[in-house]
Parts: sequence; C-alpha cells; structure tokens
Amino acid sequence: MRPSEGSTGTSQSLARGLAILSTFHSDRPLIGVSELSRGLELSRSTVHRYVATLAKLGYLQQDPDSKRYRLGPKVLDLGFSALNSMDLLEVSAPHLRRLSDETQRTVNVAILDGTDVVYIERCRAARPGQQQIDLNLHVGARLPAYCTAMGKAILAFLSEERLEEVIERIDFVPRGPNTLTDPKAFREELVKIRASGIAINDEELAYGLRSIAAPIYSQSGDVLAALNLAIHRTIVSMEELVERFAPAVIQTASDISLSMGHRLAPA
Amino acid sequence: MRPSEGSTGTSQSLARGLAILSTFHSDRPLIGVSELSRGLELSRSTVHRYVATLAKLGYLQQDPDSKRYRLGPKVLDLGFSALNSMDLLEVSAPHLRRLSDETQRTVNVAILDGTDVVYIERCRAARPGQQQIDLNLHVGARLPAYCTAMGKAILAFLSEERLEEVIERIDFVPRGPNTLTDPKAFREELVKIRASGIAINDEELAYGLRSIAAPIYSQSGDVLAALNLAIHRTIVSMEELVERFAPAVIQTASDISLSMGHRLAPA
DNA sequence: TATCCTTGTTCCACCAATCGGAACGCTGTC
DNA sequence: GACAGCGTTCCGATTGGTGGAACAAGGATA
Repeated sequence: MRPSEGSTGTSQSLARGLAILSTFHSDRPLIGVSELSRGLELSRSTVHRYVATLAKLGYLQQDPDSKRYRLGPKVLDLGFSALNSMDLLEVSAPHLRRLSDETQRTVNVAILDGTDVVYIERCRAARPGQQQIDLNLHVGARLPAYCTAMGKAILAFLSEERLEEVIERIDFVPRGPNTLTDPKAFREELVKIRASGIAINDEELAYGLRSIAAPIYSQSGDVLAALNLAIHRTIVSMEELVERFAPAVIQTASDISLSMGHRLAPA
Repeated sequence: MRPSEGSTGTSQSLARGLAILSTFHSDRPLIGVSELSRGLELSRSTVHRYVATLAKLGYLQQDPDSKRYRLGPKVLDLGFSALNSMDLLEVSAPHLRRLSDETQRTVNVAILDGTDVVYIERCRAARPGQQQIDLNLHVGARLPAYCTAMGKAILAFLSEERLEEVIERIDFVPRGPNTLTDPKAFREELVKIRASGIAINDEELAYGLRSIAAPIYSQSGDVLAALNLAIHRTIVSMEELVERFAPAVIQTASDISLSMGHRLAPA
C-alpha cells in the first residue's frame, strides 16, 4: 500500500481486528472467515489470523457446527467497564428510580457520541403502560441526536464551537412526521431549548412518539448528558406532557447535575 | 494441535491493543500512555500508536486536561451487539418479568464463560425489599461459577467431558461461610442438583446471600444458561426459599427452554 | 525565575511480525 | 465422483511495526 495514507502513527492490525469485531451485529451474529475476508477485502489467511487471535482471547467464539464465529462474553466486559467508568451512572441511578416511581413512566439517560445519542441508563416503569414504545431501546442503543429530545437537549447547551462541528456532520433525514430537516430551523429550535431549559420531541423520530428531556451538567459546567421521559401520543397531548412532567424532569436532571458537583449557573 | 504453542497464527498487535483496552476498568477509568507502557512492558511510542489507533476509532477518548485516556462510547456498541446477538435475551425477557412480578423479587439470567458465570439479564423487583443485596451485580458482571447457584445449575448439566475441563480450572477458594472447597464434595453436589433440577446457594458466595437457580436448555438439549432468584438470609430460611420459590423458578426456566425450542427430556 | 522531572507526541532506520498465495482436509451439493 | 465452498496451515517475501532519541508542554522543587 501507499505510505502516504492518512494513517501514520496508527496500527493497521489493531484497526483491522476491531473492524472485524464490529462487523458482528445483532442482525448478523454468525459470520465465517470467508465472508469477513470478502467484506474487508483481505485474504482469508489474514482474516483467519485475526479471528484466531480474537477467539483465543475470548472476544469471539466458534460455533462447533457451522465453524463460523460469534461474539464471545468477553466483549461484555469491555462494554460494562465503559459503563461503570462513568460515575454519572452511579450518581443518577437513585434519581432515575425516584422519577420513574413518581411518574410511573420509563425514563432514560443518554450521552452524546458524535452525532448520535447513546443510552447509558434506563429505568422502566414499574407498571408498564398499555402502549409500550420500544424501538429496541436498551442501554447502549444509538439514535441520531437531531431527532430526539435528549439529543437536542445536549446540543442546545454545547459551546457554539462544538455545536458547529456536530451540526456540520448531521445528516438531516426525515424520520417521523415532524422531523426538523432544515439546519436553520434546527438552530432556532436549539435557541428555544436553551431559553426554556427543556427539549421536546413531538413525533420527530417516529410516529406516535413524544418525549421531553432536560440537560445534565458536569462539575465544570459542561453538558454531560440528558434525561428524558417518553410517552406515546395516545396517552397524552404535547401540552399535557409538558405541563404534567416537565417540572419533575427538569428537577431530576438538576438534582443529578448537583450530585455531580455542578453548582448552579452554567458558565 | 500442539499444546503450549504460544502465539503461532495470531496477531501480536491485535492482542496488545485489546490488552490495552481491557486494562481500563471501573476502578481505573483514566490511564496515561506511560502508565500503560510500564504495565505492558512496551515502549511508550508503541503504546502510543495503539492508543492513537483506539482513539481514532472511538474506543478510547482523551481527557483534554490530563491528556490521559478513558474508554469511549464505541465500546458500548460491542458489548451490546454481543448481548443482542443472543436470542435467549429476547425470549427470556417476558418470562423474567412475569416471575419478578409474581415473586416481587429480583431475578437474573447468566451464562457460563470459562469458570465464571456472566449475568446477561436481570429483572429487578418492582418494589425493592428492605435488604438490598447488590454485590455490584449489573448485567455483564462476572462471578465464579463454583460458588453461585446459577453456576452450579449450569455445571450440573454439562457433559462429563466438558465438566471435567471446567472443574480442572476452578480455583476453589472460600468466599462465604459455606463455600464448597473440596472438588469431591462439589461433584456430589452437582449430582444432587442434576437429580432435583434445582441448585441452591446457602451463603457459599457471601455471608447472608441465599439463592436458588434452575437450568435453561437450548434447542439441541444442551444447558445454555441458568435462571436465579436471590434473597437475603434475614428474609427467608433456606427451607422456605425452596418451598416458596423453587416451583416458580423451575417452571419459568422450563418455559424459557421451551420457547428456545427445547422439547422435553434432556439428553 | 531557573532546574529538573515526567508526560504525550513525532520521527525514522532497522528488522521481525504480518501478508497472501498455495495447498490440505473436510462437508456438503449436484 | 467431481466439484465448490469452507476453515485452516504453511512459508518466503516484504510491509507494517518497533523502540530509541528528540521535542514541547506542564508540574514540582528550590
């Protein structure tokens, strides 16, 4: 290959190995060496070496029948080390539970990663409502930030500089009946959120899905994450959702920020 | 295949990169290049190349202040791909929830990985009991199989061959007041479990911790996982625990096995 | 302020770890 | 029985990896 690639100072083998790992997905749990080699445009022997390494370390497991590979339990360790490294989790857990008990609703916490939000914690309603809205939203799930309340709640409080970076990379695609697809309108929405302290999502992600979210701050005053509460449209109107739940959501988010060491007045 | 043949046919770089990743732990969330290089006995430049690669791909993030690194949200993707690859999860979720509602207890599902059990799903009691037993037992957590009810429930139904392999690698260390530390006694215990279909843990892992577990079978009739229900000693006696909860636990485990395609009579 | 650490980072010439073609054994299909 | 696909192993050629040296930045000490 050309030495003039943009990859100086990085390890090819490591990148390839990780590329192999991340090829495995919920919908493609079992993959063989040949299939991988075609996908990554590498020889079967090379792929086999990587796969053998991953298997030896427990990150992959070979299915005895089909000889193909699946993710091993070892990768769970990584994921949960990441989760537990965030003290945000420990701090927010009791607050989440309280909010969930009070409102009898499922509530979530997510962080921003690139242009996505990543769920890092959820507390389900003790007594599930009749309308379960579950877009496969487990912890670890990703959604585009621009069409979620949590995403907007975080973006609204980023520095102008960082916001610019993120917005440039957003692909504004319609996802629900009311998705904001115009960057200008989106910016205006963020201004409103910054003023009110609460972000709403009225079927911007999917039909029927309504949600409100508030930002969580770190000790240094930066936005760290967001807290949300989602309900199906058949249960409450948007006005009712805001009126009934917004104060509790804002209060809880603020409590969490406080527990994280945040002292009022974001810089 | 030759035994003790070190690293033929495996990728050194990949192994090292993953070693770096797994150095990050809940209790050591931030690590610098120099610290890593000392721990792995590699030069700082080499470690830096790996770290740069991991950071570029989103598996690590650099803290702007301390210049040290932490796990990035990208590793969550891996962990949750692994979790969602198991259709056991989807299948067992409703059963778990029902059992938890019925018993008002926290119930768990775990699989075997080496000599450990790994929690892959948990359903917490809707109304938490006064005595919360939480040894940091989130999904993804590991415990030694030999001193847990779920571990014993799985081991008891392994083939003699596989059991042999596992037992040889177990380090029988006392963990609670009643830990089984004699391999012979342990084997006898497994025979009992195989006969009764239920595994009990009476303070073998930790003081005060009691638990019962039943095996879950795959379509092919192999043990796949185990389901448990744990309670603190102050709440029920061992007899009461078995009497009151064992039938429901066994029934639920059996329901899950059935949903997985298992048809009666384990081989 | 001047010094001496240590840190993360970059560069580069050397060399060993990695690469991929070829071949093997196996398992299904036609 | 021939064939095609798979996972796996081997080995010589070479490319990607290695680590020492050097740099800038930050902290601590004096």
